[in-house]
Order: sequence, then structure tokens, then C-alpha cells
Amino acid sequence: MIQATIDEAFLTTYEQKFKALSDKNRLKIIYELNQKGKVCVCDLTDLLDLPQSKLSYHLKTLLDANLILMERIGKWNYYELNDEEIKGLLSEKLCCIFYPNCN
Amino acid sequence: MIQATIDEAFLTTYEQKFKALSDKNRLKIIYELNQKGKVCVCDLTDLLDLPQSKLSYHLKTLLDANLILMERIGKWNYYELNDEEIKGLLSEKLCCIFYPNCN
DNA sequence: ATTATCCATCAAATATTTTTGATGCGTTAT
DNA sequence: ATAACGCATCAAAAATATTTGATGGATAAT
Repeated sequence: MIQATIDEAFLTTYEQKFKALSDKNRLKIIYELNQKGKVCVCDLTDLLDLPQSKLSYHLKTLLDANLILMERIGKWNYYELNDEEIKGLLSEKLCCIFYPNCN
Repeated sequence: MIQATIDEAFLTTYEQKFKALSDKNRLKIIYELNQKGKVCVCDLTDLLDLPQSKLSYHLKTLLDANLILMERIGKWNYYELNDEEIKGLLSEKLCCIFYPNCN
């Protein structure tokens, strides 16, 4: 049968991704990760001037939406953009700001 | 002076746009406008099976974010996508769903 | 003129997100 | 071993967003 309306699970996925992007602090995080590459939480607290627990909450929101990736190295948690995911979501016109790999 | 961090007003603008996209009903609206072109509110209540006042609220949210455009013709209010705005925001990989003018 | 339709807007109730400060677990330094 | 750091997680409070049902102003039909 022909799809009468758009798939519910698909909508849920994109709702989550856009929700993750719909906050100034999180957009700043995306921006900083775009500038700096791979960064640990302690660096981000300085860059964004946010208390650690708040930052942790926002990072989790972005992580759950699969917009960023995490890697633990010893004591530190490093975060970076999930480039492919963001490229599939955002316009390249946002390059150098929220869209990755500007030249 | 070199921009130390990203501009606040710029962030506010994008926060609003992504917030407007971060809701299943509103994503469905975008999808339907993409499929149908210019549509009046009464058609959308049928297409989305939403009460009128709820639909009106969500349309206003999208309109305030400049993602859709409105035109009043006599008794009816017609809505359509703001193609240029959405193209500047979303990936063309979302073409046929949320990105306009698929072929 | 009256009635019906289309739709924005409002206030109150509900639901969801975000902030805040505290706690605790793992890792490294002493 | 003990202390200090890095960070996720939790529960409560605060802030925002959404839903709901009612109202009313425009326009169009009778």
C-alpha cells in the first residue's frame, strides 16, 4: 500500500534531532566542536562558561540525538561532532558555523 | 576585533528555527506543505487530524520562525513553505520530506 | 439581516525541558 | 592509601511549551 502519511518513527527521530538543536547552549557546543574538533568536557565548561552538570546534561541531549560522538580517554571524556549525521540534517549554507568541515 | 564567540542574536534566530522544527505535528505540517504546496488551514485540520486551535498554534510557531508563509484570500488563510529559508537551514538529503522542490 | 464558515487569540490546565546543587564512581597524582 | 580531579546522574525547583475549550472578528452564503 502507498504510504498515506509520513512514518511515525521517522518523525520521532527528526523531532529528537531538531529538539537537540533548539537550544542556544547546545548550538554553541556544536559551534565550538566545529571550531575545535575533539574537546573534553572541562575545556567546554571554560569555553561556554557553564557549570559542569548543565553542560553534561546538554551533551547528553546531543549525544542521544546522535549529533555528537563521545570517546573516553583515561580520565577525560572527549566529544566531537558526528559529521555525517549533521551533514544529513543541515544545509551546507551553515558551513563554518554548525555545518562541519568548512574550507 | 576578531569574533571571540558566536553572535547572540544569531543563536537566538537559529534556536527559534530549530525549536519550530522540533515537534512531530509541525514536521508533519512541513511535510504536507511540501507535498501539497499552498494549503488552507481547514485542509490541514483534515490532513493532520488536529483540532483547529492546536493547528493554529503550530502554524504560528512556524510562521514566527519564518519557515512558512501565509496569504489571506477572502475567507481562507493559505500557508506554504518558505522555500528559501528552509533550503538555507536543512540538508538537501531531506529532499521530498522536509526539503522543498524534489524531482 | 441572519446564519454559517474560517481561523486567530486567549486563559487555564497540563506536560515537558532546563536549571541547580548534591552525590558518587572511576581515574590519576601524591 | 589518600586526596584531587573529571564527569555522569539524580531529585527537586523553575521555566517553557503545548493542549484544551471558549470567544470573537471577518468573510461569504441564504
